[in-house]
Amino acid sequence: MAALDPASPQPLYLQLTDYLRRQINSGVWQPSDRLPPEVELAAQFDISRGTVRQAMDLLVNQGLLQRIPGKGTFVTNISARSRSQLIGIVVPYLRDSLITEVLRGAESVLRRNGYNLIFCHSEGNLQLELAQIEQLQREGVGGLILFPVATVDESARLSQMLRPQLPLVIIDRRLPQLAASHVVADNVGGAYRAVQHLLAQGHRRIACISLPERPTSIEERIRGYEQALREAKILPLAAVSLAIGAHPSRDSVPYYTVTELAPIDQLLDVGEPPSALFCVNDFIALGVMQHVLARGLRVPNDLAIAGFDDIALAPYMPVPLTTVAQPKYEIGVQAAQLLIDQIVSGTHQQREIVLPTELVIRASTGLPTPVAAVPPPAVAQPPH
Amino acid sequence: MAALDPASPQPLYLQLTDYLRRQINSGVWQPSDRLPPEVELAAQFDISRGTVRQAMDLLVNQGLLQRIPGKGTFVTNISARSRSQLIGIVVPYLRDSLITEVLRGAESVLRRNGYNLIFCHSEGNLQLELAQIEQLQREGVGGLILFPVATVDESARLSQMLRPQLPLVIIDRRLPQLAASHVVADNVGGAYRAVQHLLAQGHRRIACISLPERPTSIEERIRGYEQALREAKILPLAAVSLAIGAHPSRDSVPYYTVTELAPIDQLLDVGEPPSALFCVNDFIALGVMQHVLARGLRVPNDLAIAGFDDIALAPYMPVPLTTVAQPKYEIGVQAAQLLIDQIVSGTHQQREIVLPTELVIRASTGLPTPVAAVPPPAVAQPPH
DNA sequence: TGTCTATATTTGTCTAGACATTTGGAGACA
DNA sequence: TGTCTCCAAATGTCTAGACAAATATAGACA
Repeated sequence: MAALDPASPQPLYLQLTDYLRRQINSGVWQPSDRLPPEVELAAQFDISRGTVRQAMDLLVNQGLLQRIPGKGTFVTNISARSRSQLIGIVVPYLRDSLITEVLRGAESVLRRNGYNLIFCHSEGNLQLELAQIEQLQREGVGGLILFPVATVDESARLSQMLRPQLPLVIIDRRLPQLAASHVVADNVGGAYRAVQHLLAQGHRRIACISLPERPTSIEERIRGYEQALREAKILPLAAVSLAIGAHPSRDSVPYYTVTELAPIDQLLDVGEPPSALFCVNDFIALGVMQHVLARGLRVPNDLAIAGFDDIALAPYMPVPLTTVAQPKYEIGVQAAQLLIDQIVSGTHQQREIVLPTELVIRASTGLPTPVAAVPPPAVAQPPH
Repeated sequence: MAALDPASPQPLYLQLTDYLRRQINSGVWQPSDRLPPEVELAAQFDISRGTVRQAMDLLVNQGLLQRIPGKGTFVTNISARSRSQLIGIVVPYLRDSLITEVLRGAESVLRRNGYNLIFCHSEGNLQLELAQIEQLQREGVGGLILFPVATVDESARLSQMLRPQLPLVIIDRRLPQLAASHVVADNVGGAYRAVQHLLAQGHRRIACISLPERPTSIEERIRGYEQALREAKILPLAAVSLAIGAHPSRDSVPYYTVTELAPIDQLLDVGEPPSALFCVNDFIALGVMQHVLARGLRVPNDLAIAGFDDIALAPYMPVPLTTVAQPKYEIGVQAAQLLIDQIVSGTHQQREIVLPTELVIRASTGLPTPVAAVPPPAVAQPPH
C-alpha cells in the first residue's frame, strides 16, 4: 500500500491522482469496478475527504472515472473512454452523394477508433479553405482529411501553411507537391472503360465534354478517354468545356447545373456531329441530356451519353445515365484508416491508395432494348 | 449586482458560474481582464471561498478563465480559447439533401462565429446516439445540435444523461419533455396546404400513406392532412403505413426505399379506390409512384400523388413530384443561431422556432397540362 | 408474494479557516 | 542607480465538519 508523502513538493492530491491512475492502468481496478468510497480513501491515506475529491476530480474530468451519486465512483468502460483526438475534414461542397458518403465512411471509422471529426465546408473557396486549415491547426487537430479546392499550382500556398508534422490525407484529387497521403479513385480506368463501352456499342465519333477547371481527377478522366480512343485507332475530338455553377442558397436545388450550353449546340450543328458524348461528370451529363432532349434529339438513339461519378440522381435522369461509379464510402473509410495509421505509428509516411471504379450501364448508352416507356425499376440495383 | 439564491435548486457554485460567464460574454469583463480576487467575490456574494473556486474551476476547465498564482484570475484571450469553441451535431442519417443542407447552414453560421462543428452520425441507432452525446459532453463541447433518433417516449434516457447546463437545440422533431430549444418546420401547415391543393384539383377520396414509426414531425403531417379533410367535410380514410429501409452500405443507393408494398395494392384493389395519395415523405411517394406506374396506372390521371420534404430527387422522379419543401438550410442556420445565443447569453432559455414550409406543385398532382412526353425543364425553378 | 418504509451508504454541496507559494511593489541599503 | 529584503495580495493546498440528495437494502406490512 503506497503511502502519500506530505513532505514531497508534489501536492497530496496529485500524488493520489497518480496512485489512482496506476491502479487503473495496471488493471488492479478494472473498467466498471467501483472504487473505495471517498471517506474510506481519506481514512486510508490519512487525508481529508476534500483532498480525495480534488484528486478524483481530475480523473473524472479526463473521463477515466465516473461518479454516480448514492452509488459510488466507477472506472469508466473502455468503450466510453475516448482518446479524444480531433480530426478535421475540409470539403469544398456538399451537393451530391459523393462527399456525404465520404463523410459517412470517414466518420464511422474515426468514431470507432475514438476520434472526433470536425467538419468544415470551404464552399469551393480557396481563401476559406486556407483559413479553415489554419484554424484547425490552431485548434490542435491530430490530423486532417482534405478534399482540396486548391489546384496543383496553388498547392504551394497550402504547403507553406501546413505544419510539417501534421498527418494529412488528400482525397479525390492529387496534389503531388504536398507531402501527404492520397486516396483517389481510378479515374483513368473508369473513363477508359466507359469509352470502351461506347466503342463496343458501335460509336466512332465520341466527344469529351469537360470543365473549364481541371483538377487532376478530371485530367485523368480525359486521359482515360483519349487512351481508349487511341487504342481503337480513332483520333480524339477537340475537348469541349462547359461551365457549371451552383445555386448557392436555394435549398431545393442541391445540384450543380450547366450554365453555358452554346458549345454543345456548336458541337452538334456540324456536318458530321458526334454520336456519343463522354461527360467528365454527371452534372454535365444531366445538363447536356436535358438540353439535347429539348432540342428533340433522342437519347441514346441519336446521341448516347455517359457520365462519371454515379450521383444519386443518375438512375432517375430523364434517360437513366450510364456512368462510372466511385467507391465513395470506401474512399472515406480508407482515408480515415490511413490517417489513423499515420497518427498511431507516428511516422510521416506517404502512401497512395487508388480505389477501383465500376462502370454502371443504364439506358443512356443504348442497351439492347430501345428507349423504354416504363421508368427505371424501383430500387436501383440490388446490393452486390 | 445579481445575488445568488440559496433556496434555488441550482447549486450556488453553478449560479456563480453562470454569472461569471454572463459577465464575460456580455463584455463587462474583456479578454485578459483580471477578475476580482476570490476572497472579494466570496464576500460580495456571501459565500465561502471554496464555493467561488468550485465555480471558477468549471470555467478554467473550459478554458474561459486562466489562473496565475500570486497574480489573479484572468479572462482567457479569444485566440487561446479552444475547447469551448466546439459544437456537436448528431444526425441519424445522411441520405438526402435535408440533413446535408442543415449541416451546411449550421456550419456556415457557427464558423463565422468562431465555433467548430463536430459531426456525429448515429446511423438511426438510439444506443449510438446516446453514446455519441455522452462522448461529446466529455469532450467538453459548448453546445449540441441534435436531430434525434429518440422518440418522445425514449427522451427520458436522453434527459438523464444530458448535463443540465448544456445548450441544446433539437431539430426536425420535438422532444417536449427535454429542456431544450427546438427548430422545426411547419409540418401541419405544409400537409394542410398539400391536401387542400389536392381538394382543389377535385379529389375527394384522398388517402394518407404513413410510416410505422411516428416521430412528431410525421404525426403533425398526419394532423395537417386530417384537418384539411375535416374542413372540407370529408372523413379521412384509415391511415396506411409502409415500411421503408435503407441499403446501409451500398454507395450508389443513397435513398430509402419502400420495402413492403402490399398495403398499397390492398388500398387500390377495392370498389372505390382513392384518387389521390398524400405521402408523409418523398421516399414513400417515390416507392408508391414506381409501384403504381408498374401496375399500369397513370399519374396523375388515375392517381395523384403528393409528398413531403422536396428531396433533391423530387423534380426528377418518373412523374415530377408535387411536395412540400422545408427550408432545410434555414433550419441549420436558425439552430446554430439559437445555440450561439444561448451560449453567449449564458441563459438556459428554451425557444421554439417553427419555419414556414412551401408547397411545390409539379406534375404528379395533375396540372392543366396532361402527362408530358418531355422531361422536366433543365434547372428546376429559378431562385426566388 | 409484492409493496412500502425506514435506514445506511455514498456522492453532492457548502462552510470556515489555516498555511503555503508565487508575484509584484515599496522601501532599505550599498 | 541598482539590488536586496520584506510585505501585501493573490492563488494553491488542505482540513474538519455539516447537511442534502440519490441509491440500495433490509425489514415491516398487506
